[in-house]
Amino acid sequence: MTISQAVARTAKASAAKSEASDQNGGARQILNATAWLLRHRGYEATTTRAIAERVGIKAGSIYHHFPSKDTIVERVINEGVLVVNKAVTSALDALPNKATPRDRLQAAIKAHLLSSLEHSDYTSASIRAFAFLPPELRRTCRVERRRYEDIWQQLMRDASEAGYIPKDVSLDAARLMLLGAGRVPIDKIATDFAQIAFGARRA
Amino acid sequence: MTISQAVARTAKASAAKSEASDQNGGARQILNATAWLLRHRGYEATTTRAIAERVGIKAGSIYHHFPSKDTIVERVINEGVLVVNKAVTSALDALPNKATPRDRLQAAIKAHLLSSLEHSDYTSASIRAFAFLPPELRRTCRVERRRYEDIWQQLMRDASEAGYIPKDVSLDAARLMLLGAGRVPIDKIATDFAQIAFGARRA
DNA sequence: GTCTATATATTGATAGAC
DNA sequence: GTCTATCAATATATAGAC
Repeated sequence: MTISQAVARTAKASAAKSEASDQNGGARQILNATAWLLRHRGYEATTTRAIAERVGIKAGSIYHHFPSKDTIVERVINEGVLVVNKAVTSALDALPNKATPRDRLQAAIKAHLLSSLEHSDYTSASIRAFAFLPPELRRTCRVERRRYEDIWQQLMRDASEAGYIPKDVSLDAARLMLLGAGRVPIDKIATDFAQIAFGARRA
Repeated sequence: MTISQAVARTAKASAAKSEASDQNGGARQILNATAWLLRHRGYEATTTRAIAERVGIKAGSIYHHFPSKDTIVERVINEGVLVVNKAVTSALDALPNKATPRDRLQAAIKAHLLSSLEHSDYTSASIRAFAFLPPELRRTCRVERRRYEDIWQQLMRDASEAGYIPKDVSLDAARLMLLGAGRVPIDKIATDFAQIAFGARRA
């Protein structure tokens, strides 16, 4: 089974499952609504009133569950990377000792993709809204994010040393392609992408 | 000269040039300030007061030059893709008739990268802030954006038919990697990237 | 062309009734 | 646990002096 097929196959299952997590308590409903808004509308458009409307309550009622808007946002962003982190770590641990760097990289990619789809609002929120968070909140969320990025940095380094990645391609480019563009210059990614995909070395 | 070297070489030149465009009239200063803010802080954080502060005037004075905030934002976003559009189109037109699809793709990539660096605040604003614009404004800006995307769609299709891109890789992925992740599922990009770079077909 | 002052709307958050 | 009502801060935008 190719990665594409695995991803497509799981897409339907995750769509059905996303409703199940709505059955949880009021706090979870608020988190779900916030994740959706962060993903599709961004941080500033994720107002307390917008969150409340999606849940079906009034804005003031939110503060019975959470002390502030940023507390909610922080939990959503962190859950987004935490859940993917666990999935990738588990997948790597389950690999036999004789797995090659390439095996490990592919297992990590697969685990990342499947897990991202299962929790897609949270993960997408982590990726897409992160760059425009207020500076203080961004600093807080960077801790958990960095923890996950380190896993990939190591995977990429191993793959690079094993010769799977052209030497003049930044390891950051590939890693960040999985974790979202974030604050990365898109041009740097494009350059490396061109080199990887088309061997564009004589421009 | 590789693309990387061309990009690096032009980076300094563009840094020096960016000040030159500040010498223009008051309207241009406002556009420059807005472009910087959209790129680095996002749409909602780009307030009229923040724009005014960067220009060195008061918020109310902006409305002598523009009728509304969204008018300014729309011009910045559209200029960002328009200027790159022109650069790429010119580069393609300058190519000899016997240029292969690969030649054309590489010329387009180079023109895109160099032009992006020259106008990096405007281009970055177009890429990074677009996804979170208010729905109505996003609809307006999509027109100019689509015009540019169509160029790449054609380039990619030609390159694909000539055999430069694996057949099961979405043409969208490569195109959008140049124009920014936008509303594209990052997972789709990651999948295709994995297939291109690592041949990850047995996951 | 910029300023001050202000109108109006919306934000995050709080207080107290139920 | 949710509501209504409200506060203080900040947003876009306007009006008129200079």
